[in-house]
Amino acid sequence: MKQKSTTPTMKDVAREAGVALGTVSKVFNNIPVGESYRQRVVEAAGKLGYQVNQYARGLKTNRTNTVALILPSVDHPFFGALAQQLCLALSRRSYRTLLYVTGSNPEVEQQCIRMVQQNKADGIIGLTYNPGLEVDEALPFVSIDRYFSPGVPCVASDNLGGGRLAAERLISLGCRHLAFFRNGPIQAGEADKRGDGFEQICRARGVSYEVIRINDEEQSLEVFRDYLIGHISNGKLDLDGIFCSTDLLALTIRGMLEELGQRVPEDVQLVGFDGIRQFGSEGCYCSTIVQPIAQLAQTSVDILLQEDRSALPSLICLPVAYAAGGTTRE
Amino acid sequence: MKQKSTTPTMKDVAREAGVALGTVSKVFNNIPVGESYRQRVVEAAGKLGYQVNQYARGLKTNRTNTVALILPSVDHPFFGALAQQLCLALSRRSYRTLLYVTGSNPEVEQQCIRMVQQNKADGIIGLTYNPGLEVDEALPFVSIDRYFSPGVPCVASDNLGGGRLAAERLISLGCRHLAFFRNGPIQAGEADKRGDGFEQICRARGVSYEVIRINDEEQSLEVFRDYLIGHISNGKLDLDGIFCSTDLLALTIRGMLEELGQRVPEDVQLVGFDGIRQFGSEGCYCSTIVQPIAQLAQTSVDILLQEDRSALPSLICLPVAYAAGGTTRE
DNA sequence: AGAAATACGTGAAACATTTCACGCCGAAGG
DNA sequence: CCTTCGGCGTGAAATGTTTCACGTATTTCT
Repeated sequence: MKQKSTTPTMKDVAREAGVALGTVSKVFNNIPVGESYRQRVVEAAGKLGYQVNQYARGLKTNRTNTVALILPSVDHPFFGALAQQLCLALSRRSYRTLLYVTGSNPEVEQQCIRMVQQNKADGIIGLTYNPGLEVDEALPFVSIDRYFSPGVPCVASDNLGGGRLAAERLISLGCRHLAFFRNGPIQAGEADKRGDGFEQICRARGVSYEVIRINDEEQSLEVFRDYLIGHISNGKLDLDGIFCSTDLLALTIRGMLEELGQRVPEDVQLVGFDGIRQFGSEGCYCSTIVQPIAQLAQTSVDILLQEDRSALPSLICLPVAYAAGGTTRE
Repeated sequence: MKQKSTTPTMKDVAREAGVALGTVSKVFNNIPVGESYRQRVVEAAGKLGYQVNQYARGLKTNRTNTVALILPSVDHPFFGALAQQLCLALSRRSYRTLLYVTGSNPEVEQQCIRMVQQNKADGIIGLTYNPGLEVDEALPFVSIDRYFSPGVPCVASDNLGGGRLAAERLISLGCRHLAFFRNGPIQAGEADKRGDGFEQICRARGVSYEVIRINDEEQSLEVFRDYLIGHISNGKLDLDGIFCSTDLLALTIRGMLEELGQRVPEDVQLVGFDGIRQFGSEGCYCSTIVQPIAQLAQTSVDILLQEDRSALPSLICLPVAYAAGGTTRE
């Protein structure tokens, strides 16, 4: 007995169903075909356990139903949530997700792009801060939170508006001595605008503020601790509101303040940015500017997979919202 | 002028270099070939910007250098960190990562497996709690934290040992009235053994304990709040140590306790499980049993890609460690 | 009822690679 | 110097699809 050990192919299905090869192909591509034929094919395929070979298909069509995701990390709660929403949005459109984690290393990022070209993904959604990254204009690319050039669509939260919102909120809650704490080095991303928006409002309202940022890798969080200590006299902090560039930073600062004997939000109010809420614990919340993660993902996918590639937007800003979370008085 | 708009193929490289097709193939597969030939091929390929077409290659070889990751989510800090380590471990071995997020939905999980079969990934690393999941014995599969059957290797943390460690620690810190708080419904995973280990030690040491768990979806966290309230009399809690099945749960419980006027760790000590430390804030830490995430990932990858598939281990337990984090008195 | 038009199933060609039997050339042995 | 053997480059076959020109059968119009 001649045992067919190999997985069944279209040819086998065609033989089993007594139809032509092309007919089987049409059935699996949803191309109209006589009902009786369709039925016989479906039946034969089921009987043989036939599965389309995506690699043969990809070879012919040059389309792979795969999108590559290039992210700095997925263990950061914001990136993790974003990756998840992107993956779900893609699967809703029957696309698979190829994941690349770069650690924000420029070489790794560039190599990922090369690998994607080679692997012939249908497109890339990238969150990269590498200023010199070369993207292939032929390969559909959507950048999140980072503007490249008019030819490369960028989807971002309204960081400027978010910064303004934070300042407005703190001021309307009675703060008159503000500070902006900025984590990480200066990057090419849109996220830098958070501080710009914050400063705009402070100036417009005539409220005093200072900007503290970490530039160097070595400085670490001590910069903020030192700053805070320098602003405490007689056990009293001469700041009453701090806007942090990130929720994670806000939580860290909250811990620092409590160590330094300052009460949050009684003595000083804190607003973060991102809207990470899956921590579960009340103690891990902070008042924040919430990024619309699901919308960011959905929009990125929609733009990437848009049929008409002639009229792509170059920048899409999605609205953010303020959410109280225990580090403000309200 | 005849413009070649298509991407270059091996045939083009062969023509450019003046060698045969097979020779070009050998060069790109690291099959020994005369040095002069190799050089001409490399040069021609560089000149034409040739990239191997992975889909044609996959068609011939049935190998794709791709591994599928099936996870409940990546926005959970533990799963996110695991996904990241897996992705990095795979890329170290020149494998790509195909990401599937299931939300622990059994249908989605099963469909992912079907899709993977169709997409001909070289293997699957899965974290699924679906008891009825059918895995294809032909397709290499490694399960994390969930034992299927002797034929399916499972990599897990030493959950039993972790539970024991937690109990020992709490007892040696002076606790005499313990409780185990268990989040989520009963699942097929190895994680259930955390409670078993905890109970073993409590019984062996003759320390009283209770087990509280959420079975129903609807019950939610109120179960724990109600339990705690029921155990407070005259403002004093008659428990002095709680082991939570998860760090996230521990942080939630910590918040609840503080709301209820109990001090952590002065009045009651708390130990979690997982070892999530990237939250940044002190307030978001808890004492915990740390899972070796990077090792879990590396081990899973090593087993999945092991050449000799005849002698696969059926269960590998990796050691956990206790780490203090502010919710215990030490 | 006959001819033209329409609808639709057919199967060969093409996609870019890997593999392998073949044959060429040079080296080694007698 | 002739023969044999081994090493290595060669190119055709094969992989499983999709596509498209083709031909057959059925329908429709007069």
